[in-house]
Amino acid sequence: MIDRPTESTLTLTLPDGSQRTVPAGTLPSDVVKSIGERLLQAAVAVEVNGAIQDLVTPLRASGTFRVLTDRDAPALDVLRHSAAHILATAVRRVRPDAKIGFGPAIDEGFYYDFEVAESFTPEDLSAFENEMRKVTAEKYPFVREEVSRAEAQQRFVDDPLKLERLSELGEDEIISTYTDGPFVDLCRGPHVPDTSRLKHFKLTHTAGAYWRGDSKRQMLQRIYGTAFFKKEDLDAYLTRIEEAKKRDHRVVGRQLDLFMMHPSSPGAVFWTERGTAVYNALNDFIRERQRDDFHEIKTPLLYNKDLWEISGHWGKYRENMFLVLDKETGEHDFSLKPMNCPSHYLLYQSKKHSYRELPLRYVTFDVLHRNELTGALSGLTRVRQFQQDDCHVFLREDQIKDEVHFLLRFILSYYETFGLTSNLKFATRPAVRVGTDDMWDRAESSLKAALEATGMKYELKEGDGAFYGPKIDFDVTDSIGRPWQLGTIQLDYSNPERFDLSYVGEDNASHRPVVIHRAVSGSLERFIAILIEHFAGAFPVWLAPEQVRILPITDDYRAYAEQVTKRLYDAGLRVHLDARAETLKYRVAEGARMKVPYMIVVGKREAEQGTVAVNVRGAGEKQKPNAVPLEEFLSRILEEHRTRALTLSAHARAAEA
RNA sequence: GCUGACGUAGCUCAAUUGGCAGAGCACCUGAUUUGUAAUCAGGCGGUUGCCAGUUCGAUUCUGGCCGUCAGCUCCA
Repeated sequence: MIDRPTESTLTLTLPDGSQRTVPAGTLPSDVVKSIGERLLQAAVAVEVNGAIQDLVTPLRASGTFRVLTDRDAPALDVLRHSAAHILATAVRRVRPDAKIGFGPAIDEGFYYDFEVAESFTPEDLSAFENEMRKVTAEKYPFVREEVSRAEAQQRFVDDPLKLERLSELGEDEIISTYTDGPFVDLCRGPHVPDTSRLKHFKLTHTAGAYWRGDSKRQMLQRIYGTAFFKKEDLDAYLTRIEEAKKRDHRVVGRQLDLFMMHPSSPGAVFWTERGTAVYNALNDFIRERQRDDFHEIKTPLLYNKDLWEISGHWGKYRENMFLVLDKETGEHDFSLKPMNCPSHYLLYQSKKHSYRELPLRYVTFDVLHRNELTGALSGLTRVRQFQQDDCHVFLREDQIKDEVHFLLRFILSYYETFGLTSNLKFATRPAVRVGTDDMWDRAESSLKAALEATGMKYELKEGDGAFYGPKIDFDVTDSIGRPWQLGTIQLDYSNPERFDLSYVGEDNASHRPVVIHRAVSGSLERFIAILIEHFAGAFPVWLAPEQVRILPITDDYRAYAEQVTKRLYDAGLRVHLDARAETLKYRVAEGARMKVPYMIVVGKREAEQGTVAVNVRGAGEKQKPNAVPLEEFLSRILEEHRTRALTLSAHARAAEA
C-alpha cells in the first residue's frame, strides 16, 4: 500500500548525498530528468526509501532516492512484470475472449493467468510470442492512472477475476491501473517506461493453475515466460536449462543403470545392482556418522489406527496413508507408517528415563510410505516409498540451545562431505499454533541463539513454523545453483503432551521433555537424485557404483588383469573386469560413458613390471595414463575411499604426490 | 486429485492423410586380439501402454483406464 501524501514539499536524498526539494506529487521521471537526460533514457525504475516504484508514480514522501537501470538487480523484476502485461496485451489481441487473472514476476521470469474456454496450445504460444514482438515494436508507454473504485469497476466490467480482486482492496488503498496501448490492467506497478524496453524474452510453457491457488476454485491457463535485459543473459539462462536437462537424475539414472520405475508400483523405486551400491554407500556413511552420539533403533512398519488417533494423523492425513485391511474387524484399521515419530515416542515411554540420559537421540532408517497424489509423483524427488534418516531427540528445555547447536553443526558438516552448501531458514510461530506465548518465546530465542552462534547468515520466515514449534530448514544449493529443501530441525512441544512423555528430574519429580525432529537428507531417494544431478553422475570414488574397471589389452594379459581385479576386489573395492573381445577403444569409451572414476589398462609392460596404467575420469580423450605400481594405486584409492575425497587423485605418480 | 501434453523394439527416435511398422545403439552369433573415447558382418527383437467403440480394415479416429512429464494443489 502506498502512503497518502502527508507533506507538501519533499526532500530527496540522492546516493551522492546531495538533496533535491520537490513538491509532493512530482513524478520521479521529472526528478531523473533534472539529474540528466541520458539517465532518464537508461532509467528503468527508482528506489524511494528502499521501495521500488516506477517513473510515473507520484512521489509522496521524503527520503532516499536512487535511480535503477538495467544494471540493478531489482530492475529485472520490473521488466518481467511489464513482460507479463505485454503477454496479456498480446493474448487479448489474439484471443479476445480471454479473461485476465494475475501476472507477476517470479524468480526465473514471469507468468500470466487467463481464463479461457479452450486451453492454449503450443501453436498459440508461438503466436502470442510473435504478437508480443509487435507490441514491443509499437513502443506503448505504460500509463499509470489512479482511479476511483467506481471507475475501476467500470473498466473491468468484463473481467470478473479483476472485479473480485478489486473488491478486496481496502477503502483507503490507492487503486491504480496501467495501460499499454490497447490493454489496461488493475495493477499497483511498478512498470518500465514503455513496451520497447522488453527486448529479450521467451515464452516457455503453459500449465493449469487454480484461481487464487485454491484447488476448490476454477482452473486457469497459466503461461510462463522469462525475460532479461541482455541477450547474453537470456541465452545463458536457456543454456542452463538445457544443461540441467542433461543432468536430470532420471536421464542420468538410466544412462548409468542406477534405477528404474515401473507402472506396477508407481512412486516406488527399483534400484539396480549399481544403484544399490550407491544407496548402500550412502547408508553406510549416514550410519557411521551417527554411531557415536545417536541410538539407532528399528520400529514396526505397520500400526493400528489407535496410534494415529493419538498422533492426530488419522484425522488429518488418513487420505495420504496406505491403509491395510484388518481381517478381524473387516475395516482398514491398519496403516503403513508415513513417519517414525510416534513409534519413537512409544519406545521412549516404554521405560522410565533419567534426566541424566538426556539428550537422548533415536535414529531410524526404516522405509516409509505416503500415498502421494498421482500428479505429485516425480522421479526420485517425490515418491511414495522412501527411507528417511529420521531422528528424534528427547531433551530438557534448558538443553535446547546446545542441542540445536550440535545438530546444526552435524547437518552442515554432513553436506560439506558432498560439496553442498546450504542456506538456513528460521521459521517462527504461525498464526494457528499450540502452546503458550511464553513457551514460544523461549523456543524461538533458544533456536535463534543457536543459529547465531554458528555465525552463518539465515533467512527469517516469520509465521512459517510448524504448529507445534519453530524450526530451522536447510536449503541446499546444488552445483548449478538450484535450491533444494533437505534438512530440518523442528522444536516440538505438542507431541510430548499427546504421548505423555516424561523423564525423572534431579528433584525426583516427573518432567515433560521437549522433542526435536531432525532430518538431514530428507528422503534418501531424493537425496540421491540431488547427488546425481549435483555430480552429473560423476560420483566421487566412495559413492561410485563401480570404482575401478580393468581392461586387459588382449587375452594374453587376461591372467594379469584377473590378478589385479582380485587384489582390488579383496581389498573391498567395487571393481569390474572387462575382458570382452571388443577393441580397447570401444571398452574405454564405454567405461568413460559409465563415468567410472578409474580405468586400468594392462598389457605387456604392466604385466612385466607389476604396474597398472590408470586412466582418470574427466582427464579427457587424449590423456596419457600414468603407470603406477599396483600396490601404490591400491593404497591411494583406499585412502581416497576412506576419506570420502571429492576429487580423484589415486592415479598420480608417487613423484607428483 | 486438477489442467495440458505425451506413451511405437531394452534405450533414443522415425513412419502411418485408416491398408505388410523402420533406423541407430544395446543384445545374440561369427570374424577380428586390438596400447586408450563406438572394428566388421549376420541375426534376434513389436498384439504400436491397456480395454472398449466406429470401420471391410485401427498403431492412426472416438471414449474409458493405467503410466510418464510440465505446472497447480499437497508434502505430517
